Amino acid sequence: MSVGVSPVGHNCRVNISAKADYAMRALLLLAVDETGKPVKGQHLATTQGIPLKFLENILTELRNAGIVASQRGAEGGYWLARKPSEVTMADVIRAVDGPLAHVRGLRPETTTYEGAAEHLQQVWIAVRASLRSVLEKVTLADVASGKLPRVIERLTADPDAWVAH
Amino acid sequence: MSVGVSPVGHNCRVNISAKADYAMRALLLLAVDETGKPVKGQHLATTQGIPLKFLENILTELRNAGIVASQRGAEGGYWLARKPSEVTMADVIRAVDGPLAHVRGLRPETTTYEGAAEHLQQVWIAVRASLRSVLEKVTLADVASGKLPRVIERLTADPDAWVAH
DNA sequence: CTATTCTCCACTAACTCAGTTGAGAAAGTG
DNA sequence: CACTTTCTCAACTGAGTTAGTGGAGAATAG
Repeated sequence: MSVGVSPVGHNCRVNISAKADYAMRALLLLAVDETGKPVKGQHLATTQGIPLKFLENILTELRNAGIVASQRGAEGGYWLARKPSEVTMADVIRAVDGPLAHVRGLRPETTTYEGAAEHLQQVWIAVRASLRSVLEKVTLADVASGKLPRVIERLTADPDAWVAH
Repeated sequence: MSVGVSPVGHNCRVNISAKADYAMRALLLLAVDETGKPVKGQHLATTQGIPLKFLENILTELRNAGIVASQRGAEGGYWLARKPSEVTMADVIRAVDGPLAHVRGLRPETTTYEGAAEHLQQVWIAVRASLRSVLEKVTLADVASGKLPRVIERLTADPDAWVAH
């Protein structure tokens, strides 16, 4: 039985989905694991408060993307298929949610605008680029250790970044 | 009758909604208008290929946000309530779609993480900050004139920004 | 008074999100 | 071998959102 935390009152433009959030949390557990043995789905689910079956769906997608590996059976479980320093957050989000950016269901580079709106596309491209400049730079190892890249430190240094506008 | 352009096949993380896209296009028309008279909804809709009634809904939200003003009647229409240089794209998106960033339905600053995931919040804050660094800097005047701020020029200078990953 | 144009409210079809259910296959244990 | 554990795969569901549509009504100009 799930707790149902999300009121989800409002729509918004960047939405980190439950899938992406859960995926990151599970992967971070795998990243810090030192047993050298596969970690069970059940353990990942309970220590991070994620519904087990939903997490299993997510882990399957991460396996298809080559981010985790798994084995069935009594000694089975999941582990990272690559080094934590070689998995970026962009990799994870793309694996579970698809492309980082869409404009009305289209990739930013395929949009076209007429007249006064002509330069809109360039802004959407910039939006995607700025997102990439964060998510493609930070790896599981970074987040697990708390030693985040310069870009992140700089963006979060301003107290304004921490308040709603 | 609407054309129904969007296949909407995939989900994604930044999704610029039809509403936000249409809002920007309509506002850009208002920004370049030089007649000094109100512009009719019908004209905005047909020159940008937007369903009229849907656009009217959007314009009402933009009016409630103080971005456009309007008048009914034969000489009625819409116009910008502020100077084009004083309306940012973040203003527009917030007016029609709500907050720029959510994590599982929560504002980034209200999320909390345990254990290995402890530093995830800081990354989400950085994601929002990087988005703001684009959308709060570019105004209707910038897009209408094609003279985009440095941030945008820099982000879109790299040819890599223009291709899907 | 009449035509025009915005305003407000209700409605809907299609889709997505966040899960749940359940049967099955692989791996190890006794 | 049987048996248990654990992952795998496909289908299904309910709530909510997105992208609209439709129509009555109110303001404005001529």
